[in-house]
Amino acid sequence: MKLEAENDLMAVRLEKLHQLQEAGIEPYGGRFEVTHSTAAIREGFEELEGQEVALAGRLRAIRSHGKASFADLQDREGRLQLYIRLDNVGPGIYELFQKLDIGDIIGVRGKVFRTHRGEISVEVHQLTLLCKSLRPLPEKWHGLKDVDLRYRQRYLDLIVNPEVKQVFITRARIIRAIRSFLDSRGFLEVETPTMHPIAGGAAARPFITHHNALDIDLYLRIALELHLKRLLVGGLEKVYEMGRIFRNEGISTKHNPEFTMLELYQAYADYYVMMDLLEEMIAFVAREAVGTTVVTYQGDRLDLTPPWPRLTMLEAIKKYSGLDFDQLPTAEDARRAAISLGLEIEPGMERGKIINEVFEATVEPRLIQPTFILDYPVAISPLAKRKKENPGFTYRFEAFIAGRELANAFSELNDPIDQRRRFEAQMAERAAGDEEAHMMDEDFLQALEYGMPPAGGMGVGIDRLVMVLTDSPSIRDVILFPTMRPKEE
RNA sequence: GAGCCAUUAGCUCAGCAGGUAGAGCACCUGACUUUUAAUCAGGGUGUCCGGGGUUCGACUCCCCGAUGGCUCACCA
Repeated sequence: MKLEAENDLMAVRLEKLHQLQEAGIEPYGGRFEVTHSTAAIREGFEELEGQEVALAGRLRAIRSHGKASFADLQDREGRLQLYIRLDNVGPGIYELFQKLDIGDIIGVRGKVFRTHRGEISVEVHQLTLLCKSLRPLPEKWHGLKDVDLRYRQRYLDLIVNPEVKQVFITRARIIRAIRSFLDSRGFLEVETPTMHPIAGGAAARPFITHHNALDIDLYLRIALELHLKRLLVGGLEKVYEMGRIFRNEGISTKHNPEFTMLELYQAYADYYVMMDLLEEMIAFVAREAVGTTVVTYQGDRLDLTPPWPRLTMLEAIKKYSGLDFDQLPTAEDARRAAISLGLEIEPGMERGKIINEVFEATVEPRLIQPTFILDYPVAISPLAKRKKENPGFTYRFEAFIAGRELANAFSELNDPIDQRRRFEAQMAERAAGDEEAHMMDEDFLQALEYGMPPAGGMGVGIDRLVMVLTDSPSIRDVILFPTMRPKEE
């Protein structure tokens, strides 16, 4: 099989590949013992000056001066200049070097020194070709800007745009910090199925797949909730899972069909415990990942330092829209008030849903600083415990940052009879055409009937947290390979 | 799913009243043994996203389609 050159630049490189092979040089090498990274050489220059080191990486620039040349080698930590002289390496290696292209991966051994211009460099004595690159890299001044190519060929993005690499390093730090925070507080990390016979725990349309041997359809999970609660029934008491969730919904700068969610549950706690836990966890994670609890997001200064303001949904609506739903006891009162704000509300919508519509339209976008919004209507909270003193509302909060939801938590509903009624209400909505209404989950109800301890539980959107802490405008900037429509051939 | 915008060399981008295309980097040839966005002398390497249409002639105008971006809708 012969590789076709797609353009002249590739043809030139293929020709060089053949020349190397004819000269007996292996263009796809193997193991190479690296003694130092580029950063280690730079940082340890005082001790390393004059010493022999071995490093490997990708050629990013070549400055040839006839019988001596400079090159920039890039490894995962940065770049370092190489200096190659015919006198030092002999004609064989120097000729090999002259056949190299930007993008080739090489290993070199040589002496650490500083050039006359002050640049820390390695004077090459030995050079090994580790991988011949057959396609040209994007341009050195502007990098790769085409977002389509950046997402589809993330490896190129990572090679030429250093700030992209930093985002994903920070993402890893954030996830490590979350684990370390929860582990240190006695939470047990668990793994539950991603394929569910019933897609529950959230209001969303699922992806459907099929198991051949069992001949059943399965849903990719839309939440972690119902399995983690089964573990509370099983006595695990403090559990968390950080995992991929799949929702068959639209794609936007804030939504990817698969995304990462943290959910945690703590027996004998309530949603106030969850509030304390969340603000402490976010502050800890911010300090660990970016070194501060005050960050800038898209021009807004965000102060993540606890405590965060807490107000109920009705208080927030009153504050931002002036509407006082305590004075609007019926659904029709609520509907008229919402319409007066310019919202479109269908006749017959429940009061709780209308309140939520008003909240989303008037309050949510204005919650820039981290804020807890408490006490959501029961109609939109089928898994949360009802407020004792006000059964139309639940012990549920959401945390907002930069105008978007970061976390969702409640005092978990552990009354199996009420839970069944809530599912039945959801089923009625599903029958009425709401594809996102929850499905009845008899298996989960059975677990509740054995008895689930009262508990606080919480879900945190990890991608959105990463966006805030890396000042990324789009969720696609914090997901290595975001969902894309396949390129047609 | 809807509206608007974009798509030109490997990359970043110009271009046009409708007369078959240009820059920088990259690349190729040559010079150069401490340069660094190396320099100097030369070379343009292209399915102007795809398919139709209008026209003597389309990268340019019109229609359809593809992909992406933004806004909106749904959602976290």
